[in-house]
Amino acid sequence: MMYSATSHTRPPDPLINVCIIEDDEIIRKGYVSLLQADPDFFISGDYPSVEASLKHLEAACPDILLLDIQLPGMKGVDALPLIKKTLPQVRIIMLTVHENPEFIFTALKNGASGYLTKNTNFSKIKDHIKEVVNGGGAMSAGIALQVMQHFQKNLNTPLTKRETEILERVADGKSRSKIAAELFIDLETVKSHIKNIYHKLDVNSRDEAIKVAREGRYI
Amino acid sequence: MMYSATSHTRPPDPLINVCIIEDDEIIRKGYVSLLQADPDFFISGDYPSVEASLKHLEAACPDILLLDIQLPGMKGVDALPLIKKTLPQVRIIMLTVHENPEFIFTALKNGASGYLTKNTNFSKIKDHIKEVVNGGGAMSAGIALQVMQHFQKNLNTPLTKRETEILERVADGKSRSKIAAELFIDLETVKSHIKNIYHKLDVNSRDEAIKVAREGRYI
DNA sequence: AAGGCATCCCCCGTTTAGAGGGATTTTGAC
DNA sequence: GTCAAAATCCCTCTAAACGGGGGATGCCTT
Repeated sequence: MMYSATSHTRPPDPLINVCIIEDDEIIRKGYVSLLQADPDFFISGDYPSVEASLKHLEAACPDILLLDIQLPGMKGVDALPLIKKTLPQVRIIMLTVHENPEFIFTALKNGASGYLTKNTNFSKIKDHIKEVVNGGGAMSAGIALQVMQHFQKNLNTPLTKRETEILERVADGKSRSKIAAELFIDLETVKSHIKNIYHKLDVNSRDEAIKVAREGRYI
Repeated sequence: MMYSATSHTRPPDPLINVCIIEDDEIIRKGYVSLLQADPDFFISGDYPSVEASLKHLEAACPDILLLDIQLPGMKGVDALPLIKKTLPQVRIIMLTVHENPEFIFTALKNGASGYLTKNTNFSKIKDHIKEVVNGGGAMSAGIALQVMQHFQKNLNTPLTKRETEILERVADGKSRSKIAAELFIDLETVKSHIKNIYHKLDVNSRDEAIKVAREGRYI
């Protein structure tokens, strides 16, 4: 009723079927009652652990699963592929207190549709859920920042444009002769560039160069 | 000259200094008047092109720059590194009508702090700007989805767990002997695995395997 | 019992990698 | 216009890595 822009592609059944897996009962029941207070949502189940949910999830068949990262027993990130296998249509939104980059990227790799910090205010959580139902993705600002920084290149690279170009190809597993062919330059030129790259990065092998360059975001 | 107080310390002055580069005058003036109507924002400049903005941007010294992707003359994505060089503290939010993946990732690489589609409703744009000012990132749901899909692995990989593990290391430029050492297995075992990987992916070199595996999101 | 998986063992010839020493020509900034 | 940096190319050398071929062995799961 507030934002018509977020609700165009879901005419038949307005109810959004949500399940929640969260070990802290206070928080879990908080989500349940707050979502139940909204006529757009229907809570088909809430569980304190992945193990406890498995038997019931298939019957509940939720559109959205709110999944805590930090769980006793099976962790939320590990549960992701498992749940997606039995319920391929379910869209999973991870909930977390931490913004641990490792968890974030593991969750994204395993097919999470959203990643929200628990301090996100509640009306925004509802907005995010609706966006995910409509085929979008959901990310808290802090998560979005980390994801963006993951892409961000270092503009103060010690490498020249050409060197960067070559190292990127080295990092794609390409041989020196293949790189030479791609860039229309001589094999010897590629060798020279790689030599200079190694000196600048103070390494003496491909994988070390890749590692250093990735850590410094030169590539 | 008058609002130079906004340049360094954020807390004392609650005003968020915003500049806008957008060629469509209707849209641009729309943003200006809507943001000016909010006491949290101060518009220090609005320009129809990057070229037109360059002389004034340094004096305006905005906290936030709203930057259109599709511009006459220099494109928004190409302007990013240029602007960040002269104004390193400015946080740039890209505005776009399209959700072209190429633009998205180029913008992120070049250091955008946000990426919003123009159909984002206006109160949300303001929220997003505030989140960016507070050190977060901003992404529309459609953009977030694409970013997430970029990470997503294919769960139907033809490769076994071990093969995937090995190919990931191959894709990091590591030699067979290094991989063997890392996984505490024999060099011959690694060779066998790589042979099997090549057969499964129907390739016969490292870089082809990496390419095919990346395209299929097996790694 | 069968099949996939992971592990290990040889053979072979070819290519590449890395390190050392150079030279030349564009290019860009001042 | 000058000067340095960047990009291009050249040569030799050894050791290592690569790709392809043929196998074998246990270990699970079905």
